[in-house]
Amino acid sequence: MATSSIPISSARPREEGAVRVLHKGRQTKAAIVEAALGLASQIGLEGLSIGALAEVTGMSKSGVFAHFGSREELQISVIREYHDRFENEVFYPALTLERGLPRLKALFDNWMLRTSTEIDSGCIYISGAVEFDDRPGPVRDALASTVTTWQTALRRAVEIAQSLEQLDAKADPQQIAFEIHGLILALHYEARFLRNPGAADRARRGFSHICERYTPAASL
Amino acid sequence: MATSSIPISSARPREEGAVRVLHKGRQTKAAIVEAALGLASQIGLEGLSIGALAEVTGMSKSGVFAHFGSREELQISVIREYHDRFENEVFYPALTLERGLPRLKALFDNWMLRTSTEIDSGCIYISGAVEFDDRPGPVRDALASTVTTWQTALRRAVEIAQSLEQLDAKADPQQIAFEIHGLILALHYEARFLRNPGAADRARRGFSHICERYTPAASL
DNA sequence: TGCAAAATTGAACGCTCGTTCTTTTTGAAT
DNA sequence: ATTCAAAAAGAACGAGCGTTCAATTTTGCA
Repeated sequence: MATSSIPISSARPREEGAVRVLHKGRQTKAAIVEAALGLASQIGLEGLSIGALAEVTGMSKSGVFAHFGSREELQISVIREYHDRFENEVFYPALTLERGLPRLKALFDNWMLRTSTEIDSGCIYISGAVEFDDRPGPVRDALASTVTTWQTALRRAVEIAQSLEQLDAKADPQQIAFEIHGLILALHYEARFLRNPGAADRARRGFSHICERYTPAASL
Repeated sequence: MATSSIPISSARPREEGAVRVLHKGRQTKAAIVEAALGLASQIGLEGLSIGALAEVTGMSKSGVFAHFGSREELQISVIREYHDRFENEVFYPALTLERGLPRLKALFDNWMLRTSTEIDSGCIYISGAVEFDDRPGPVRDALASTVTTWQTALRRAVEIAQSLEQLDAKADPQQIAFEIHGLILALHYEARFLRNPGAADRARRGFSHICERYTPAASL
């Protein structure tokens, strides 16, 4: 029921000549999206059904439906919600660390933590990629643009570390980001599907290997 | 059309004399499985529907159904078929190369080739892992055991290279296999979902980095 | 308190799903 | 050519799906 993560920015309940607040609708919509995110995390965006969602939230099917107008719009809302949480749990906390390698390491740690935590709840960026890689449309577009945003942020963190001579400036930042991404995907696969308990350690060690490999010669 | 991978062991339709061929059923079953593999590669094992399969093969729904007895059994048949093909395209061809690093490199190349080829057809080991990581049952078990078989084969190739002093014998072979697996997963993600054309090169370069990293000190 | 707008409900729709039956067709051994 | 099991078809089922629409309840401002 928590009202968390609602785009409050332009709510403005009173102020000026009475703008008509009407927040009940947004409240329940947020509650629905939260429940939908939980469901989608377990069974995937494609597995999301309005009937199941209605049962979970204790509403009628049409009541749930009315907030979105289509299943696709519901799926996109879930993606946006996931993106917000991902930013808040992975990206923003890392900004408190100093630029360069410390921040990059924090990004990886937070990312890993999230992937590990999600052993029992699933990552929508990963499951969604599989579900929509052959299914063009607005849902795929929303997912891809969200993922790209995050990948860009990661690559920028790499580039900053390079500009500070903490990583080899001659290396391709996309290559480094690619190898890091692979570690996260392998962690997710091994931990979540194969239930291999050693996966987290291996991902952490893999990250160390990447850092060592790209350490600039000068700093040795 | 290949009749491969059908449990022939206890068939024996007529006891003792006169073996009674009766291959018509198996022929069409193999054709169905082939079509099912194509469908599942595109839309996933969960997306497989008997109705769509009947349409593709030009049969009736019940005609298709009768060969498997349940949707789960159909999915398992598809997994077995995929496993056979994976063995034939990735594993066995690499055995013609000499043991050690050459064979390991061939395994990776074949695996990569398959992942790249599958840009338009999807890897069931990857999509299936996402679909069934939270869904216990015989399908998940079949998929997990198949994947584990392949991972064991890959790890053994690493161990052989270690025993030949071509890779650092002190390293954890599972760690090396983990990092290789990550490269394949990243390749699949970037190439298939994000349609990033540079992914194959990055995967190849990543493999080189791993080989360099684990090169034994003595051979430098 | 009254009233319009917003939120929610409940019933119904056309469709597809996996599965179960019964009936018909097929094909190989006699 | 006859026979008989295997193979395939056809119709029907109950359930769930996303979506629609008219009717009802709730909400927030006057």
